[in-house]
Amino acid sequence: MRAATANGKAIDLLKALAEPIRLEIIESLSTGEKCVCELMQETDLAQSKISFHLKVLKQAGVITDRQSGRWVYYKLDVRALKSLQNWIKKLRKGCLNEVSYCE
Amino acid sequence: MRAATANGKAIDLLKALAEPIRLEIIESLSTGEKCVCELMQETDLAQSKISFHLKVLKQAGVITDRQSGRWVYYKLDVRALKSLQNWIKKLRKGCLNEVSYCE
DNA sequence: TTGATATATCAATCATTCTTGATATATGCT
DNA sequence: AGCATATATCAAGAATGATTGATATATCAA
Repeated sequence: MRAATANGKAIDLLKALAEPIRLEIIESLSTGEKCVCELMQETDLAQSKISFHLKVLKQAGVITDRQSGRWVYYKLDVRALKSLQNWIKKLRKGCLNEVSYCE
Repeated sequence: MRAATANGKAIDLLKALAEPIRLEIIESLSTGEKCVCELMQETDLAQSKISFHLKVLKQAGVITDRQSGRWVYYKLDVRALKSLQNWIKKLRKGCLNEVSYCE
């Protein structure tokens, strides 16, 4: 699934975001850290389903997790979104592959 | 496949970009309008494959086409990228669903 | 220690997307 | 008209991704 280009990271991020359930999770996390059980309540989705999507998001680097007792808390990593935002900007300006200064 | 939320358009855009071949096409188009035959030469991919991906990109609104004689020219629509960039910014700032002013 | 709760993982199934090769359509040239 | 070129579309198969229900693991509380 990993692309062999320098855009690989961006592709993983795009893929991770391009799914309704994952987007719902992301939006929920944008208001702050949540444990899986809270996400379950909010979204009314099966636990294994949520875990599955959390894993995809984590692997793409959009979220991070931390365990506390029985709970695992997930949190948005806004830096990933910021870097994706930047990547899109470069793409748009046609300077993704350029060595030269962009813009 | 269409999401029932206001994010549907963004999801389509994300999906369209989240694929190596399509990204290659997009990058190629970022230097200017090209016909399918030029894209074929540049990328060394089968014609039907390129047409398939062009269709996905067009449906997502990232590219537009125009016919001229036997050739069909495709062109990036940077406005789509700009609006995606904006959408990510909002997502990052947690104000995607807010009625209120963002930031 | 036993039981309950939180989460992760797995295997099977199902769904979606991609690829391939073939064929169709339209345009222009001779 | 007949042929060549450019592109689109289609059907079948391959690959990838998502869902489901079941089970495993870890933590806490009694």
